[in-house]
Amino acid sequence: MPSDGEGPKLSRGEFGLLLLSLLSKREMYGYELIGQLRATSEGAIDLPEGTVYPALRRLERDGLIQGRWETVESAPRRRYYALTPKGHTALAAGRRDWHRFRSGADTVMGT
Amino acid sequence: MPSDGEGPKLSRGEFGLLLLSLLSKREMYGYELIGQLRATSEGAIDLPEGTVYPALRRLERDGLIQGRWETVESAPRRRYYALTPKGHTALAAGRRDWHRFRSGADTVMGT
DNA sequence: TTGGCATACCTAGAGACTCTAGGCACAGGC
DNA sequence: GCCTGTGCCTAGAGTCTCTAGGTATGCCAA
Repeated sequence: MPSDGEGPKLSRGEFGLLLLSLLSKREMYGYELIGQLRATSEGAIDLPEGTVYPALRRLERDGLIQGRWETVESAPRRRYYALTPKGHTALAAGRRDWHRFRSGADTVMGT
Repeated sequence: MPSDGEGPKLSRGEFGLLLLSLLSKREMYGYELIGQLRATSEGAIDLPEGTVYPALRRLERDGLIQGRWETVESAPRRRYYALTPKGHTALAAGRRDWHRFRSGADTVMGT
């Protein structure tokens, strides 16, 4: 690997907020979220399953999302997630935090 | 604590890049970096000593910065850090990564 | 029919990072 | 004499990411 992902990054953190954002638009299941994340961000955010599935379980454990199983013909069953009221609140707060952090980081980095 | 820092954030990650950015402007010491970070970001980024000092040691261990002790009159000794060539390279790469991640995250979050 | 690929979920464990909560030492002001 | 500010440090807990597996189904091509 050339200069792949070496060195310090700002992007290792808490990706739950991104999942919350996508789920606020519509119900989705884990595998779908991974693809949406990659597509929407044009490849900039490409999370492996081992990151996303545990993250979803944490969000559900914390009451921010609610999951339900759905059996589909000609495909393995899916677990669809939707935001809870608590999830909407957390999303709003997280968005504020993100904008604040982003501005601060940009200023520090010199645009 | 009311709604302090609860819920998912995007800001928990790798703060070394911010330190690298500040140090690319001029030599600074740990305690000074903490204040600069807070001041420059207008309080948005306020790292405790327990985060910054280990981070500086990691950056030095990885050869991205080089430290030197300086004794000052009427103050405890300070350890000033400067970027190495490797550090400059890492900073450039990190900056690119950050912009890419930021754009992707913004798109996912819906601006 | 048999092999491979895409879909879709899951976990254990290693490694990395943040932060709390301390500690040490010196200078200056009240 | 004591407290605050400066300036460095560490141990340990907790959390998160990611690698590297595993399971199961359906479809298509050889």
